[in-house]
Amino acid sequence: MTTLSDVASAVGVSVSAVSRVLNDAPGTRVSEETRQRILETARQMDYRPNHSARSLRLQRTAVLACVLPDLTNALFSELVEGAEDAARERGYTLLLSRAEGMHDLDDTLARLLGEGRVDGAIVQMPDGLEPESLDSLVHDALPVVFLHAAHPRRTGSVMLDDAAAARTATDHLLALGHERIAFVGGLAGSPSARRREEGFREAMAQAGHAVDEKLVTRFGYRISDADSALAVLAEAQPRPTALVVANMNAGMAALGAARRMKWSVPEDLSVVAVHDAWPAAMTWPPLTTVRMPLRSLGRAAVECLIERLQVGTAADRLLSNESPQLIRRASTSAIEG
Amino acid sequence: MTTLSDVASAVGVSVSAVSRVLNDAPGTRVSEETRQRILETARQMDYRPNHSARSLRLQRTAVLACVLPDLTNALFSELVEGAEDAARERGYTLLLSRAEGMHDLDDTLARLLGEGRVDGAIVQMPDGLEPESLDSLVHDALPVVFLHAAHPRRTGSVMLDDAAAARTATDHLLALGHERIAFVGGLAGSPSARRREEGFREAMAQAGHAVDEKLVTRFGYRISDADSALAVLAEAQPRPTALVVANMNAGMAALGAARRMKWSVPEDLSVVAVHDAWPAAMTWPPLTTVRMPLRSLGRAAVECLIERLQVGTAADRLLSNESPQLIRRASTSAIEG
DNA sequence: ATTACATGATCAAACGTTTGATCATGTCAA
DNA sequence: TTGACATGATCAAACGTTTGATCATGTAAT
Repeated sequence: MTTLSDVASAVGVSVSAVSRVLNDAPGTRVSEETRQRILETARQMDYRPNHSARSLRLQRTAVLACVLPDLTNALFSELVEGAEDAARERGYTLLLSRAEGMHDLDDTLARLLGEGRVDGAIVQMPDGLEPESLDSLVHDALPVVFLHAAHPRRTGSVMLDDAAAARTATDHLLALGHERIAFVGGLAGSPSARRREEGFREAMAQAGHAVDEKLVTRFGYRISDADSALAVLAEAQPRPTALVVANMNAGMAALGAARRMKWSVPEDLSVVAVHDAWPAAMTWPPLTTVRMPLRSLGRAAVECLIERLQVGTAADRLLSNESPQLIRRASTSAIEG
Repeated sequence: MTTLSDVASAVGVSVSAVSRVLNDAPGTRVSEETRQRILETARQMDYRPNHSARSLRLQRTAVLACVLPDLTNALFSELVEGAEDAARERGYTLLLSRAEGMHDLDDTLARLLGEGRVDGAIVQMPDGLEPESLDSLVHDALPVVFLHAAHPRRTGSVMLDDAAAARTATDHLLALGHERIAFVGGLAGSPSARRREEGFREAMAQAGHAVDEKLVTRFGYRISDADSALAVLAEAQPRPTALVVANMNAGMAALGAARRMKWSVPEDLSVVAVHDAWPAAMTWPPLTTVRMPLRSLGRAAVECLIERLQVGTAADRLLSNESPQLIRRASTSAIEG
């Protein structure tokens, strides 16, 4: 670990001179010759500023945390890439962290923000939990930006146009001639799941079809939840001919559940899910999805957070410029087709 | 941000007293009464030690990095959980990071280790790259433990019994009556892919079957690589009746490629892949796999790294107690069945 | 010849911890 | 009454940076 003073004594100059040159601080007064000597020596000695010392002095770490319920979810890949890009551009480093439950999240935020390891955090609440439930931590306006859900204290948040995505999915099925369409939703508490359900209802209403409440389930996105959902839908008379699933992973799970129930897709049942990532192309049949601008969401989250850090406050943002895009694969087909 | 001196002045006592009590340092001499007052006040004021200050003083961060080529790969989920658990138990925090290529990795390690953000790192090399290629960084014995591959400088590494896994996969196919078995491997440069190929060859030799070299491909694990591999295999005369794929994701991709070539699985072609994670159950047909002890690998990596940090040196470890386990799904069937 | 100012460089404090050294006070033994 | 020692507490330095203040020197203007 070469330090500033190592470089300084190697060059035969003061520590402050070295510091100023390396940061090229505004108003630095140093001769061109020593400047070159300093730069050259620092390079040779492979000097790197110590992060702890610097953040202690500056009272900021230039690190942002991104806390997600499950890092290995393919859906997060794009999101994280967008966030990383934006962070890098603004001179920040992105740190990834996982927090499965409420307790985990409390702990994690306390460690990250409370101990000054990061300047701010982007948080997606674990499924079924709403931002207000960690009010304890946001008590004195911690620099946290929420994904997919707004905190009542308006601490900053970014959201996708979930209603539009669900409408796109539903319209696709309607265009294929389906009328008896089921909605497989997330947990009732989830704001984004709620917005998607609304979008579904809007599309149905606009097409002039009633929504059969027996065809709306809200079990969640886990694999076993798909079994529960399809079991319920199989009871309905008559059975639905198509499904809008509120989430890609849940959509994949629904395909599995349908197969176990000998319900063949897409012949007897069309399935379309919100969100897209590569695993959707690996299922059988490949899953029709609605692609959402996750990369932009990641970028927006970082920008929102940085604004929050600099200005002290940040507006909630709804990303609605890029409209959700249907990715037609083989899990949907025309009715009676 | 409450600091030590905030607490100290609130209690009316020196900073050092507070520090000693809160860390309950060995040989601390403080009256029971003040000890209680300090603890109580610290709790009330929600004091948390500043991470930068502490690591600056202690010259260690108690943070370990885990640098992987792709965080959203489902295979890493288990690995990371094992590593996180082990880290937590030993009083460390695990930081996750992604590095796709060699350049990324260089950069990342420089930032993490060079700037003293972490005490050590667990690294899985990106596909096709071997540890020796970043010799530049391991020049003065940086605290790095490699996953799946040993560094010639013996910097510490942990590996799975890849040969055993490939043998298990191959034996399964042999038991089903297959003889003409192909091996779809990783890139030739990958040590773990090499070990799996050896395991395949051992199993074939033991069963008394010759390996047709035309049935061994080494394109890699990406989706497009599966297309290349299957195109080659389709040319072989006679065609293989079964495939051992060296990696689960590649196995899923192989299913897709086979379908595109109208090669039906498992009727005309059985497929088994090394490694298991939930997406394998979502494909059609569900993919038969060989499960490997990834959680233990994560634990072992952390333990190896900590040993390295404390003792200064660490042995390479091969995890062979838990033998690879066949997960029979629907992508393999008996020949002529 | 004095003042004024620009230039090139250093000093020193501060960020929040930890920890060896030191101090003040009281108790006990000689 | 002095010395030895235990107890409860504080002092001060250090970790590696950054940065406002200061210093020394030379040059130009009065």
